Amino acid sequence: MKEIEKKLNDNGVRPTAMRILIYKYLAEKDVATSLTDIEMAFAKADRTTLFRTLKTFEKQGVVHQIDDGTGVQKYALCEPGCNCELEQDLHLHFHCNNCDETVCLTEHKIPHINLPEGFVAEDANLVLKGICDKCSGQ
Amino acid sequence: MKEIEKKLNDNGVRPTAMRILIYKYLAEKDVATSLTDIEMAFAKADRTTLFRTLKTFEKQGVVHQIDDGTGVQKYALCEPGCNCELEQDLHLHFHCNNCDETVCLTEHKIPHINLPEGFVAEDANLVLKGICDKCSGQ
DNA sequence: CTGACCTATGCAACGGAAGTGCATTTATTG
DNA sequence: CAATAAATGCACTTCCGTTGCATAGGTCAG
Ligand SMILES: [Mn+2]
Ligand SMILES: [Mn+2]
Ligand SMILES: [Zn+2]
Ligand SMILES: [Zn+2]
Repeated sequence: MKEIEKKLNDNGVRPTAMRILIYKYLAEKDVATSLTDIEMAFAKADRTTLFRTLKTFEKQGVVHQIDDGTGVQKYALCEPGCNCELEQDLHLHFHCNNCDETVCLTEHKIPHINLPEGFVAEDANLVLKGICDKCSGQ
Repeated sequence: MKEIEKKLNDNGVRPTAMRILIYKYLAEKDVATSLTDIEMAFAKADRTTLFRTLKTFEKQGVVHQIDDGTGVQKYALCEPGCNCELEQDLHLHFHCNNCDETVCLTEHKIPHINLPEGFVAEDANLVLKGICDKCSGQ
């Protein structure tokens, strides 16, 4: 518990009760999480607070946002080494068409792409879709 | 004009007046187009008709949908050789942070990625973001 | 301790975009 | 021409992200 408080403090986020709970919730999940997911897990908390908590976490580099193509924004905790605030940690994401979950594949970086003359890339998003390990296993 | 009618017919889309206009509009643009874009270009047409036209085009392989991370669905005509209906034509897309336009880089295919054991990829989406050729040119 | 102050939270409402149900018009075909 | 099918138009809904403003709660100077 104290580690979470420290982690948040280190990232310039005041460790309120709610924020610690949300952090804990995200830490226990191994899949990307939407605002609605959190809303259902903390039914008595206000949606706006949860929304703003995620935005604060994002700005302070506690979580990174994931666009998996479902049209719903998702979030996941940043890895210890990751420095999203400065430059994107360009790992890829996998969305399962079966269980509908999205996971970070933090070990798999997005390969460098040679662009035509005049194009300058600053950021990249790569999402693979298919069947995840849990769903293909059985 | 007759070519458009033929093209639509070949793809199993009845060439109504509206559909031909929309096709022409898409053909004249070299950037991905949203429903709202089309709505503004054809102010007197109903949004639902435009929406369903795009969906019909998509299903019949006339256009492909593009998710560029802006949260707005975009569409672009498929290349002559492309066969989106069967399998995705996995070219990448570039979104300009300056002019806010998204373009198809049809020559640039998404590289193959080695996934961890158990993951089976069926589809992929790669979007690069930065400054496009038109915006970096000056 | 106390008041001033800043931040976090809660409540309400807004806006954009995707999508659906149903009535009506337009095209097709026997 | 009549019967049928397809396309269009209108109204309405839902979902999600977002903002404005009022209140509660924690922090700190005096
Ligand atoms: Mn991730
Ligand atoms: Mn494209
Ligand atoms: Zn799965
Ligand atoms: Zn540009």
